[in-house]
Amino acid sequence: MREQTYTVQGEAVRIHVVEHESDLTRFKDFVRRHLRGLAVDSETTGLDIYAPTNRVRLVQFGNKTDAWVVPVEHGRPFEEAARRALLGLDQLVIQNASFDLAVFDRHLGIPQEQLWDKTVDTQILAKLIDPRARDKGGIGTSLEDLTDHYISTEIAAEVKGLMARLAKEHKTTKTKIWKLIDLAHPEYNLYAGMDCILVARLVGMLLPRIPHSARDLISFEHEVAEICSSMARTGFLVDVEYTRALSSRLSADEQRFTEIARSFGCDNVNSTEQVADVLEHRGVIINGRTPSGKRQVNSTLLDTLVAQGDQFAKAVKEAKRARKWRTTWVDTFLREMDVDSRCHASINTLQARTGRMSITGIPAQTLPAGDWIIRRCFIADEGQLIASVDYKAQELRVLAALARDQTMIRAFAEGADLHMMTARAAFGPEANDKQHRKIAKTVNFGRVYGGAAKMVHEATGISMDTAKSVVDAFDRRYPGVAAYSRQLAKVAAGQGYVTTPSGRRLPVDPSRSYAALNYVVQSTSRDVTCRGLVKLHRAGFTPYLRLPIHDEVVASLPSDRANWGADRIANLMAEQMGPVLVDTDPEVGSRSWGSLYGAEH
DNA sequence: CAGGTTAGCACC
DNA sequence: AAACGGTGCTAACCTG
Repeated sequence: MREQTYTVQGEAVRIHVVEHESDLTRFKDFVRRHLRGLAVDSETTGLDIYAPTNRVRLVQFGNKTDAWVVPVEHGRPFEEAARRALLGLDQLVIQNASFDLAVFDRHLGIPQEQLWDKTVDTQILAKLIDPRARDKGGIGTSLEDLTDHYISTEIAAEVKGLMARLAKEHKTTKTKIWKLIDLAHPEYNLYAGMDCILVARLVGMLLPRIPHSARDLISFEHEVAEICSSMARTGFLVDVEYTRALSSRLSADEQRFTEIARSFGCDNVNSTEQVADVLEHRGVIINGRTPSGKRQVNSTLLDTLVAQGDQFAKAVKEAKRARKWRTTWVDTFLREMDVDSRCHASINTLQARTGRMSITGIPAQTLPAGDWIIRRCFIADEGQLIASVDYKAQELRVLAALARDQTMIRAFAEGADLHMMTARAAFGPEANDKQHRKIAKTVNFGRVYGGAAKMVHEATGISMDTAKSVVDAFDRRYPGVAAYSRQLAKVAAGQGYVTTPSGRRLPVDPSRSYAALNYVVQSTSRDVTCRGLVKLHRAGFTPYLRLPIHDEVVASLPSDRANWGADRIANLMAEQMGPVLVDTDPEVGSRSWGSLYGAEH
């Protein structure tokens, strides 16, 4: 038994480090005296909790003044004491609970479902107060940021620097120190114990600061986090044979095109500088400049050259593409998958300032949509088929409902082609060719993003004058949208934030109040998808869900009931928003995800 | 040389 | 009057 003391907000706090089995008696006494709730944290060998070598090392429990550090790595009795404490407590307060509950599930055998109901996640609370990261002008939502803002700048800096310093002392990196550090190292134990003490202090400060409008979101967001944690735990099955073959094929492609680029005098196709040098040497005039003033060589330029038959530009494009696809996706899947060939995404349910999710591990939100070869890596479970249900034009329907724009509402009710409708408003009743529709589509989405004529001009290549008239036509055709945008911008400029129908408060930079419309539309769309997830969860579909991707849910469904399941999922997800039905579209493929994008199986 | 920044590109 | 919203990942490059 060892006791370390420290001072927080002028108050002495104690870290009790369990050393021997006999120390557990006092630990259990502490837990018994605080059954109503404690802050909890864990330390593992690394963030890759599904890797075969990953282990949990410490589990910590604490209140505002005392933390107990339990060295579960030392074996059974310690592990058992931590397990009993987790199961016995009435409430757990955890910073980023998704991680620790996954650790307890995987390493201590406590199903997440048993703990989520009694968990309060301080990160969720913090995001309902200010969803922005620190570098985006907000308070930030990491424990370090929250400590800095609500408790003490010094302690935040000290705790942050602590593990970095230990890493340096051990001549290793910040990612590797977690498994190398001695379990009883006093500073490591201080770091571990302080987490709980800080979290225990934060929860009481965060709760009263949550806007009244957002109070119902507290339980909602905890449920969304639970559902996504469950999906992450299930993981997505990888077709290993296909994925390995694809990796080799991409390697070969990269090598072939790299050789061609080299024959033109370019050693490194990934160096924009080198590529620019070779292009200029070949007589290409590069007009574009990056924000820092360097010559810009992007896909627009390269595509133009490829269209003119430039073999060097083609080689650069192909070599870069093959490498990116292999390293960003294919090899990541092979590296990240567990012993059962499953990849576990990490889903941050409240990542963006609008509340949008982010998915890492499987970078599901950025997989190529125009080609099936990457998605073909993921397959349904044995005896199952891949299904996908997405919302039809989700953001535009949400916009129509929020802005109460009568033209848009009618268009969706009648099943009209909204892009065509904008095209006719801009180019007259005879507008019907693909080009007009494409321009109209750009304007429809662009206006939601806050873009103006310049954006349309740059994105479509039409003249600035035509772009202006198309944008004007949009604003005249959908007067409700223009009025709603003005109203939101005014509110944002006045109070610095807007509030969504769900009660979420979204800060808006005063110099960019035009962005308020997009924030509300994007955030409300996200809420629609998440309400859909909650309905699916309550109907028992969670074990079949694989990934949520913005306006879409991907599932693996038993073959004999796949069509029934996809229809049921679609019905549950669809939501009536006032006069607008935010409708859904079910799709059932074959075994692989790629089958929904044109792959054969 | 770890860690941060920039540029490019993948998505909704 | 004009204003393109939100992400993640890799490689190259820069810095302390």
